[in-house]
Amino acid sequence: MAAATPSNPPPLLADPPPGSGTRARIRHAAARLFARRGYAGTGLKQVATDASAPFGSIYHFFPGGKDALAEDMIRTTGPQFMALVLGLLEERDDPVDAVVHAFDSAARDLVASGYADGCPVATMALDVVDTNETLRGAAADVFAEWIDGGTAWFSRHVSPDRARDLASAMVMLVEGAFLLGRTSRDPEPLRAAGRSMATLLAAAR
Amino acid sequence: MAAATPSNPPPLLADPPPGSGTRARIRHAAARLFARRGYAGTGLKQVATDASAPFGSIYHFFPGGKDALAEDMIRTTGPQFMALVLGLLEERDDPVDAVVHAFDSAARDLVASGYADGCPVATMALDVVDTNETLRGAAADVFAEWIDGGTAWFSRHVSPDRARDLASAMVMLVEGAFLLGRTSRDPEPLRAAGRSMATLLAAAR
DNA sequence: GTCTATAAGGAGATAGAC
DNA sequence: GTCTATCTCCTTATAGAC
Repeated sequence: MAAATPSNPPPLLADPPPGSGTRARIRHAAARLFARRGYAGTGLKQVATDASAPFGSIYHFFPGGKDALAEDMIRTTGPQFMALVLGLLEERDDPVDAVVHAFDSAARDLVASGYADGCPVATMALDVVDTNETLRGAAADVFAEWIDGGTAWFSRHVSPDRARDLASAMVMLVEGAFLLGRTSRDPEPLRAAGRSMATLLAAAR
Repeated sequence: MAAATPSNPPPLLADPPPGSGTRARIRHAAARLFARRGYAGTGLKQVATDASAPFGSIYHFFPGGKDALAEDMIRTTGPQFMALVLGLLEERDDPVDAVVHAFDSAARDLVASGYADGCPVATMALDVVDTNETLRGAAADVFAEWIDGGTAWFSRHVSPDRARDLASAMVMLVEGAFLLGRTSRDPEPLRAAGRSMATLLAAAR
């Protein structure tokens, strides 16, 4: 069954719907800033400003402060991103077509965001891996779930042990491609990653 | 020709040789902290402390301040890392063996550093890509050189157009594997990346 | 040249008015 | 609950003693 999801899902970090509550606006602004600038590079004052919320409201809704807000963002946007990718994969019947389509779609979204929005957790993960054990663990949980989810998807087309290596490769290629694409302001790495992923999948069948 | 380089090159961010000058110690401490904690997450006070140097010496040797120091680190450690990888690739005659060997060696180094040292520029690149155009450009230059260097190496074994996709895939897999490996404190992503890279190279020959 | 003290500003966090 | 003012600490950067 293909095309189970709409072919133009909203970007993960688009503006929040008008009329959203203060808490929702704070979460949205925080997700965007943390994803783009990392943990240390994001100031709570900026979060409040972007959310059009008073500074104190952050501590009203997130008594744990910056750490609690960041962990919430990692654990929320991580699964959202996986759902988005799995949705894209369902839009094509042939698995090789599906993989290439997902990477091409990611390339378009990256350009559309002005090369700002790639992986919602990678920037924060690298930022905190050496200094914040709680947030490192949260990011590790997210990546593990992605690989499990990817393994399940690839298992529909190849043997389980091969499926796991394919899922790992897919996550790594996505992350590497977002890093190169954002840094070079070029969508080509994502398309190249899609071609490589298609080759790997074809070789495993 | 194989084994052109020693089989145990010193880690990129090992301690500086005793008797190093103040400038060298500052550059070394900065390279390590920027690589591990990113740009915003690294304080110049910490750099001075780690370098056993007075705070003011940073501005004596780097009048441009934090930005100048960070750009120097990106442009210095980037080529060093490529040289290290190319050296590892020369230690095996068969190209598929060489690729697997390089990833296995990277996996060992990652574990040996306590999962602290992966790519010397990726953390900073993601940290600054949205906020500092100069440093973003420096990181983009480094990645472009890596892909050019990798394309030249793969061109010894496959056609030029295929060599470029292989080089891109290698950089992306390395970066993704370092991200997953550091975050999960697990060397397995680097080994999985090596297996995928071997598959891609074999498929391209 | 090496090093210290301080300036000026921004950070996270809190207290309390409304 | 919403919002403001402030507290304390830490940052980059500089001035100037030695």
